[in-house]
Amino acid sequence: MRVSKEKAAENRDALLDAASRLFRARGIDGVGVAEIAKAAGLTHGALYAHFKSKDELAAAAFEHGFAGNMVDTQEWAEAHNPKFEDFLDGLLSTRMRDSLETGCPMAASASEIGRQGEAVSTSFARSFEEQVGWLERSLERDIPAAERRRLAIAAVAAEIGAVAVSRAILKTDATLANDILDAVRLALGSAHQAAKARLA
Amino acid sequence: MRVSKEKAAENRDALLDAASRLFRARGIDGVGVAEIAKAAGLTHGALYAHFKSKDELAAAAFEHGFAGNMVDTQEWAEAHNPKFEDFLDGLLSTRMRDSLETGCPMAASASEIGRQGEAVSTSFARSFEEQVGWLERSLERDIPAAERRRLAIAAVAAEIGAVAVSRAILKTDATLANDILDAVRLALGSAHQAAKARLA
DNA sequence: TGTACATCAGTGAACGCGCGTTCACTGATGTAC
DNA sequence: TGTACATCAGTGAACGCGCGTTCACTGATGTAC
Repeated sequence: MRVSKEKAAENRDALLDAASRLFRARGIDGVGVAEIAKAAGLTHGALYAHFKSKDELAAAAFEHGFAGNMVDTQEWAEAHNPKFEDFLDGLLSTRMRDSLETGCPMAASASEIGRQGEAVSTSFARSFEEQVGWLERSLERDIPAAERRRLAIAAVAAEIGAVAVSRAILKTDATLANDILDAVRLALGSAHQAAKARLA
Repeated sequence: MRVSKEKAAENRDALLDAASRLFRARGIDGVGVAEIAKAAGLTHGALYAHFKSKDELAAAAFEHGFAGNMVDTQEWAEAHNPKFEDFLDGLLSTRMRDSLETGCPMAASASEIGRQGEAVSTSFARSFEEQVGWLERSLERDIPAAERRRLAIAAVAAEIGAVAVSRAILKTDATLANDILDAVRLALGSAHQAAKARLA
């Protein structure tokens, strides 16, 4: 039966939310449309009133996940006014690693994005750039801009790798999994300190 | 028809090779058993004479890919006697990023491993440790062992992230994709220099 | 060394299952008068 | 404001397709005598 425009928009959002979470945790091919619709409180047929295909849903869900994550980052950043090292602590934490459905969506999908369509790649790139922007702005202004940007890019890329690898290894060697997060945090911190030291 | 033991072993190897390459490039769920068997010059039925299931093949293929990559690394390392920075140059190159089927298998699958069985995770962990070992041994002996290990762990994790992200973004922004490789290389080099400087 | 037979890697048709997608239908919503 | 009707989000049965897997069969290989 027909539902109000507001309810329809809510349902669309619920679909995107469910898809974003489930895709992050189990991969696009690992979840069926029926399960996504059910998680959103709908039947699978309803999904096709909002998206032309599973592929289109996937692209929209990634976009949604990236955007949601950026909103979270913004809220957190505005509340805590974080420095570079605070960002690293937050991103390279066991908490971030262990929240599969709500954690960093880039770390959850990095090695799959290249296989998806261009829409997904573009949305990933935009999210990456935004995250880089946050880190850039958290660095001391007396470090040259080009160097700030390089550090920020390296930090985001390294964070994504660290979280993905830490997740991959967790089942086998939890100690090493934690060491990875620490090691990357320390290495990036050290590169940051070196950049500051070079000014003096 | 029956084939000789040697031929059967060759066929098994061809299956692992094809599976390893195709899985790297398109993901486990992205390739069917028929295509793998065909790429190995066999029919899909033959696959089940060597592996109980696609899952078992996948685990063996990852193991095979990781092992093959380590052999390559060993050969290259013995021929070039590389320093830490040489490793970084090799791992964080556009060549490595652009060879989807033969490049670093960890970068190709990092974010998918957590969803696979424990056998795959263990095999990933072993490969990671081996790679860390190579980098560790390439570092100056006067840097404390614990610090060498931390640097090596950070380098491998960051490399995996950098390559995966660079691949993800390549379609959208090739310049940024290359900048990522450079930025991570420079940051790790800087952390290395800082560790050396701390000795003086 | 030669022969008879068991073995088993490989073939290709067949199977069932779950998937993404379609579609006739429902009935509350939104709109035109 | 009230009424009649068109709209369309959502339902759930049905569809076809491709997948992983099975299996009866083949015939060269390996082995026992």
